[in-house]
Amino acid sequence: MSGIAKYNEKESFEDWKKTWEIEDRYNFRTIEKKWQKIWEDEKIYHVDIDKNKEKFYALVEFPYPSGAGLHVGHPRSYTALDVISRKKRMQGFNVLYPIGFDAFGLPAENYAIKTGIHPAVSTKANIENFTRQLKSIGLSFDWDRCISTCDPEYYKWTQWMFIQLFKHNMAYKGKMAINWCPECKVGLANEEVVNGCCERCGAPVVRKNKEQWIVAITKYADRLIDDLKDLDFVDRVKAQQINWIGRSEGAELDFEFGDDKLKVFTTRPDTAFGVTYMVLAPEHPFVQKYMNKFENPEEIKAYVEATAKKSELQRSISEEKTGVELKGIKAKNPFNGKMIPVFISDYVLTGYGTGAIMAVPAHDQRDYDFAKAFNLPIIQVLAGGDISEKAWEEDGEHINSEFLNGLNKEDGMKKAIEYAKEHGFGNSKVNFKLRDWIFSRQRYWGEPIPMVYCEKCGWQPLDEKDLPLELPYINDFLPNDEGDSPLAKATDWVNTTCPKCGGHARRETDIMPNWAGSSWYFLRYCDPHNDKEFASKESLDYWMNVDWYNGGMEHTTLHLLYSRFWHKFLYDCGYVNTKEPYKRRTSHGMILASNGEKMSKSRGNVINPDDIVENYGADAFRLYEMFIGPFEQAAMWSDESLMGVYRFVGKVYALFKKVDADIKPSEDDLRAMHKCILEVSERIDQMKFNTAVSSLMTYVNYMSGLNKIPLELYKTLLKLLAPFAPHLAEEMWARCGEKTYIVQESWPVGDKNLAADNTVTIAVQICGKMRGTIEVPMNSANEDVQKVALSLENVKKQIEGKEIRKIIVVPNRIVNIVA
RNA sequence: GGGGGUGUGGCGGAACUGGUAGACGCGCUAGACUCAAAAUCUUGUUGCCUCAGGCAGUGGGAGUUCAAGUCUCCCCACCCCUACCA
Repeated sequence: MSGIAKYNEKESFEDWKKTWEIEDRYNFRTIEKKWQKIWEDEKIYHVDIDKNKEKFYALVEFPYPSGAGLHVGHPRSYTALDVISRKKRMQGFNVLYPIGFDAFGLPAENYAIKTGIHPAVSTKANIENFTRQLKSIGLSFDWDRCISTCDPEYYKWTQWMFIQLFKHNMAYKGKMAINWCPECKVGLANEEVVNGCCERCGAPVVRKNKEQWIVAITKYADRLIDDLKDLDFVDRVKAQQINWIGRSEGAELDFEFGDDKLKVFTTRPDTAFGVTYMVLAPEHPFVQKYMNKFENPEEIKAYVEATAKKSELQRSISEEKTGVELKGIKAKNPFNGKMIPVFISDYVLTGYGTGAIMAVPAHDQRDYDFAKAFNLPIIQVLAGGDISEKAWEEDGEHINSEFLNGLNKEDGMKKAIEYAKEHGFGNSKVNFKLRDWIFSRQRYWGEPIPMVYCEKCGWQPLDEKDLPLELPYINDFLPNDEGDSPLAKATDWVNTTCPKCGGHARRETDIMPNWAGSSWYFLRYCDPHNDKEFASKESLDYWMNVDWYNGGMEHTTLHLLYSRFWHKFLYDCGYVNTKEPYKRRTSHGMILASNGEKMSKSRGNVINPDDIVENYGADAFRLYEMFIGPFEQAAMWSDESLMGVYRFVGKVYALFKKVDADIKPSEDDLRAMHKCILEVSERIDQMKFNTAVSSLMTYVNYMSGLNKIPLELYKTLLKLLAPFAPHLAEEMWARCGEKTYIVQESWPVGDKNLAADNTVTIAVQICGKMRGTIEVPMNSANEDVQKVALSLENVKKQIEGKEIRKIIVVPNRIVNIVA
């Protein structure tokens, strides 16, 4: 007798049928809780390595446990992969479907500043609440593998990995102008700056120079692009990553400037004969170096200062081109020896290329605008367009360009670079928009960076045996105006000894960004309790790669790129055996309020999953999340539509009354059943969950029309329904007298022959216009179909007196009579 | 400026490699049950007309085809991402 027997309230199908008179409505509240407890007690979703079975690793982005609780958007992704996981299990796969919490982050800390409640306390409470909510919707996670990034047993390995980055010269300390949020008093990565404002609080971001830990992600830029080729990611994710990395090929050229070579990056070295001036970013080192040689230092200094005060936003929205000429020193164009003026302007950015450009106003609109504002010459070097109006940015034959004249773009580029190489003033060069990853945060609630600074030995990593370096418990989380981390106040913790020489040293007081913990969490799921390694080789060999990873589009350029990079680094070090972490990446659309707006506390239009589960049940909630619309597109929440699937749950329950164990399914019954099996199977695989649910509805509607429902038909429905509505399916499965868990049953296999119709309705068209339909046996000969079509009264009437020129018959589809 | 996407009834949305446009659900209509309501079940539901039929119809306009929501070209509208990236 299987373990389930002790939970069965009734022995058999017949016993259950007798109870029907007493309860005629589905009591989802009791029944869902009952099965959730049984599944949990019996560890039905616990999974271990089983080399006799093929593995399947399904992954969803683990949530940040915010105080607001679960959003109805979370279950869209979680239910989708739950459906897929459940189907895969029924198909015999050994499925790993884990969950955890990305538990470090700013909101908990900001909340602490406001209320005095320590982040460790609020985070713990939030995780408990999230756990309760996730369990209430019956997701088949293996809870024994639940992890949290703020757990020292977890972040020990995040710290360990940082040390590996440091040891491989992938992490370095550098003084960089960083994005600084004056409101949060924290440095931000480019990715956290939205429209020049802080992603968290919305305050305008300014530039600030600070010593930062920086991770050299740009060393992987090429591979991050190239390796996308072999991955099954949706196209828009690939496009967005490629765009973000922003690879551009061109040349680096040296222009003489004072005693130096002024380096510029350009994608169009072939337009060098059109250069009429140059521009440096105001932060360019030459500006300070030559300050005492310029004729107008006061003017220059004033401009540099003004730029520094500007926020990213102000700098990017200014329509007018501003700048100051560096009077007294001119640059020499190496191609033609011409002396040209040099300016500083804030339209040239210090972070990209060399922070200096050669300006070709005839063929670049920004340079054109600047040249017009400062009355600079504009020399056309590409034929075409009217440069008295605007810059000509299209292609054209080279003119006014000496040895490049007559060449097209491609040949011009080649020849220009060749020339620069020969004369020793330049070479081809690839540049990326992607910058190195600024890894320091002047905050409290994050992983301490396991580094100490010794006057004698410089920056030293902690000895690995001293990990984890635990976050000290402090109560004052306010950073100061200089931007020193709150940890700087914990002097006992800061003062330590150097791991190398044993002398006095100070700990790093900055913490890691919240993207650190999420960069490798999928590896920890493989072996979450290992205290010797981040995961055993055996577990990684068995479970990796992630077969299917679903998440939001908003993580495409942040988390997804970081974790791919992180994984590649571990691969290069030999710690993981796959060069990419995820085989397949899909993306779900957002769930919006009924008016199409984003759900947010401030708008007061948030739907709480708890209310839905309480009032309609977990199964109805799950079904609705799947039925709401095309999975990859945004969808609007509608309480009315939710009623539709709620009724559907009731119908499935009510059908049981008509189920009969003694009758055999008819040919029509089997046809409806096999159609449904084929459709649901295919549509789950294609993530067309909305139409998968409608197939189930069609099948249920068919059964509603029967006086008696053969048991086999009903049991097949339950199996197909099990991934979507597992509680209902499990309950009715038991009532059918079954002594197994339906979630462990095998997935039905559809038969195309049994699903095929005997007859088809074929449309009859005359000159492409529908004039009627005929019913003929499936796969009838074309001549027979033609004959029937021509015998239609309406057809006769229409073609009377006309000559039939052609008749097109598409088997089982259409007859088109051209007259 | 660059990249990606969307446009179909009153609404959310279906439609495989071009082949009966509107599956499924919501809403609405009429009916059954009820003292009544809710719930449930049954019926109809793209619009228009001279209604056993016909005409129009998938953002707009051209085109290819026996046949276009689907393919090609040109417009329009909206959404998302990104942005002075040389």
